[in-house]
Amino acid sequence: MGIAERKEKQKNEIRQLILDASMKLFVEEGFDSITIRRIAELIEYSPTTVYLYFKDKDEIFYALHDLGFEKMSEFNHNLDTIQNPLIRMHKMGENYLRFGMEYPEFYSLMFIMGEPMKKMSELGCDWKVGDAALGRLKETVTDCMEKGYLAKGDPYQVSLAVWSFVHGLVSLAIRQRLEKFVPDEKMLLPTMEQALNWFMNNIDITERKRPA
Amino acid sequence: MGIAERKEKQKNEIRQLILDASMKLFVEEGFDSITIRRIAELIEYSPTTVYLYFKDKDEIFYALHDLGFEKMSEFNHNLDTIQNPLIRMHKMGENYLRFGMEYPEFYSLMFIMGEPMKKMSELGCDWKVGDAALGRLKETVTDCMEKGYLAKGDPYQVSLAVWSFVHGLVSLAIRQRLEKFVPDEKMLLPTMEQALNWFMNNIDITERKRPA
DNA sequence: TTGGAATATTTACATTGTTAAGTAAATTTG
DNA sequence: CAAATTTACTTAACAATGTAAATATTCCAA
Repeated sequence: MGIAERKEKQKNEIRQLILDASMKLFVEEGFDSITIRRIAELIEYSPTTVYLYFKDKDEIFYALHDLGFEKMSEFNHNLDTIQNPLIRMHKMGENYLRFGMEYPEFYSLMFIMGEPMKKMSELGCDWKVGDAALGRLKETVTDCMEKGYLAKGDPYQVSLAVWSFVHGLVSLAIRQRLEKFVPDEKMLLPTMEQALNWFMNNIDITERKRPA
Repeated sequence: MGIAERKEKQKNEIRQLILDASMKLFVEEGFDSITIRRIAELIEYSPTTVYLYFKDKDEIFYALHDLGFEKMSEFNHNLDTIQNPLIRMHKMGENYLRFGMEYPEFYSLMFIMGEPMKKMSELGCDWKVGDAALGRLKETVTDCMEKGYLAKGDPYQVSLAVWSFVHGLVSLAIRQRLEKFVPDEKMLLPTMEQALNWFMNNIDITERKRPA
């Protein structure tokens, strides 16, 4: 079936073309600039051709959302060498903040916008990429508990808390809710990192053993 | 100037009519159902009449966003009688979670969507409602520090952290990012409250003074 | 009464996602 | 190889949207 195979490959090539074009619009001109017509223009096909490769616009969003998770995992390559689980977790949080601030559009798609999730629940799927990411956090949290850095408890519960915290910071920041709070844009990420430090200090129980 | 006054009043009446219609659509059919044409239909005017009272759609969103803050402050009436600042802060957090889960559309407008903020920065305004709400949190945080419940430090910094935490919970929940994590929808709010408990326990330094 | 301001509507435009119908080329089939 | 069919794509069109310009109506003061 060499022919069917080549066909398949070509189909995927155009799919990729569409995604590349969407990405380009996404990154260079922001979210609202992704229109079927502009995508078509970029890939030099007619608008309706896009629908031969994606059922609707939301399906494109979902694909981009997936790409976002790939990009985020690149940010986490620096975790492998860190032995101390609490420091690893801290670094993980910093990476998360940095990713969100550097790629706010991706972040929106991954963690804020409704469209990708709607598409996903249509397909009966279960947000594999998101759960995988959360799974890595859970491992680290478990490790922290075993080694006595965090109070023993439900690692899921604690993972949810940690995730919520950093997500809260990023999503408030990229949706302009901290502008009055942190007027100087350059101070945004540092302020968020400081908040993370405070948080990590508070949940670390090793400190409590030291006398005041 | 009795006449000009009545005129003014009538103008405001129609403005109010428009906002009421928007609210109705908002609450009963969700965000995307707010269209100028449907608003016009409800108030029995032509679509373009709406533009005599609001410059554009975003200005309506901004007004609704303001109403959301009013509604949220209703949720906080139960705080007045609480003496202990840490418990007050805890309750404040619970109220925040409950408000977000009960009025997700309002919450989106207030803390997630870009439109109201865009309109605001056009007007050179400074998110008074948001800052006021954060101000009340800051007071409580300061109170907690003075009374020895929280480690002394920058109250703004800590307020940001607390706010980010609860915002993270709510925004993940209402944007369907916790569905796999908490499959049973009824467990959503309880799980979030549990996370808040964990958080409050961790930042409360009075506990540290007790021996393990 | 009349002229002008305030208020409202009609018409229109550009943009959007998406569907239906049509076409030309490639492929399969007899 | 010729006919039939499938594939890949385009053209045309629809319905909904936000919004602007032109037009009509209402209303009050001179």
